[in-house]
Amino acid sequence: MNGCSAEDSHGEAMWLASYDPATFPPFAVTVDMVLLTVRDGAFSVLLAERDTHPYRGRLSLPGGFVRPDENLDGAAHRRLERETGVHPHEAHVEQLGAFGAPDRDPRMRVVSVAYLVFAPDLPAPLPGARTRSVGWVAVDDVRHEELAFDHATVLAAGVERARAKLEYTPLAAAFVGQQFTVADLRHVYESVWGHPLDPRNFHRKVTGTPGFLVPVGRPAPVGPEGGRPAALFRRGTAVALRPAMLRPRRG
Amino acid sequence: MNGCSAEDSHGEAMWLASYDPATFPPFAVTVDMVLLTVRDGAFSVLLAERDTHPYRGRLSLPGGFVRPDENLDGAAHRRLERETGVHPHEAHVEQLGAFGAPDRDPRMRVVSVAYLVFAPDLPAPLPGARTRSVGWVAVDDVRHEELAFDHATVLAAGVERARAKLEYTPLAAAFVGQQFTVADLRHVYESVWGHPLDPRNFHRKVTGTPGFLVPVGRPAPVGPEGGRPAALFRRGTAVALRPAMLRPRRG
DNA sequence: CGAATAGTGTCTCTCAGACAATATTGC
DNA sequence: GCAATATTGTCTGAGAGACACTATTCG
Repeated sequence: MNGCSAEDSHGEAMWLASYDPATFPPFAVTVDMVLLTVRDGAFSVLLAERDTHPYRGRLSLPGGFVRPDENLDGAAHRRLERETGVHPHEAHVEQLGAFGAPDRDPRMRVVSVAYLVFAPDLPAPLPGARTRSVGWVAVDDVRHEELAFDHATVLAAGVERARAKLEYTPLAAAFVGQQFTVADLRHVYESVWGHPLDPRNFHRKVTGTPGFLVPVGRPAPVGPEGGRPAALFRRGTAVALRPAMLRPRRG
Repeated sequence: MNGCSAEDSHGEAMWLASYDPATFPPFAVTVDMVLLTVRDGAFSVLLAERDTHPYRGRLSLPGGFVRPDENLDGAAHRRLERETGVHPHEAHVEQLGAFGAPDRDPRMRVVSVAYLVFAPDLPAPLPGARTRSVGWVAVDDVRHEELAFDHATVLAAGVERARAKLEYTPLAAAFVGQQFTVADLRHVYESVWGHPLDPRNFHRKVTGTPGFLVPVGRPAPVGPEGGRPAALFRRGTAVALRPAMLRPRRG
């Protein structure tokens, strides 16, 4: 808004004038959620099948209208809880950006504020009262041309942001549970980046970064196929990784 | 948007129903510009004085309504050109994020999509037909509590993003002209970060990063207070700095 | 020549990447 | 013991930060 004089000097009469595009054109505002997790070693996104026009039968990111009295983050948190049952403080939620091409929704002018969520592996998506969830789909298996609206663009932005964030933040820990092993964390990196990492160098790096991991006094969990039990950690308080954990170079 | 069935299954009748908040609440959508440059060694932002209610007389980021037929980037580009006369391809323009607290504008429900612009030093802001521009203000001199709306929050986000982007992208070059010296570029980093950098290490770093700088065959420009003339460069094609140019650690 | 700025070389320390070696479990 | 995984240690090369030194201009 704002900073503009000729267009916005109408005061309260504005609501009544809102059908005149010369004064202030009305938009619908929605949130779309790029909900990411690592499931069975696959970096995955939550998609829903649309059961109404437009794009009926196509897959879409879960989303919905922002209510008149809630802020954008609030709408995202409400959606997150409704779609997955995850409380917002159990996951990492951040705004991804706004998408608002004039033709992105054939029915009306919509600006969608996309949110990016990193969640630990979840039992199963809630069959929402209103959305027919198809659940988690591996990011590499998503057929972008089959997504509704501009959700292919939104998803691509979210996936790239997630991959970048693992490099310079400790947010990989948002994909695992409260307590986890170094191997759990490494599997997150490997799944998200699609690259194997050296377990030994990885171990040295993450345990040597102050504030990334906090050892849990508790002894060791069991190994699935044998092997020495691993130590348990929980998330530390660091918000940035200095120096960064760089992705293996392409090629 | 979308992914929502019960709320959005209205089809074309929706426009006519838009006054009923239970179906889809209408929002005003605006763009706000965080226009940054380096002027006389000071990292500066373009601010305008508001001459209408609300926040009359307070400073604000330049901005305005998004038109019904333009996309968000288009609105930002239009604003940029109108406020500064800068053509969008002469500057770096990226979306910063959406801000939409219910009470951010007392007149109506507004979602603002903020844009971040890095521009070379400009002669002077255009005295816009509609905005009373006060022009460039050093970021360190901005009194955040005197900004209109939530623009203190928006500005802080833009400044921090700019500081971070200098680390891992070659975008510092967006703050200088087509041709520039290594010292010009160093002054950008020093002004934005507020830290002196070692000229010798800086030179080695930027000239050694492939794709950052392209030497211009042209000889050397003159020196203002003597000294050996510097070589001229133009921007290269790199989009990321690997490894990053890290900010000096705090402390 | 002296002042000022541009640019190169050198040294040290940190850290990433490769990979050997050791530790601890289940079978 | 053997297989499997966890964890530590060692070596090497890239690169950052500190800073001496050379190069080129103006006055």
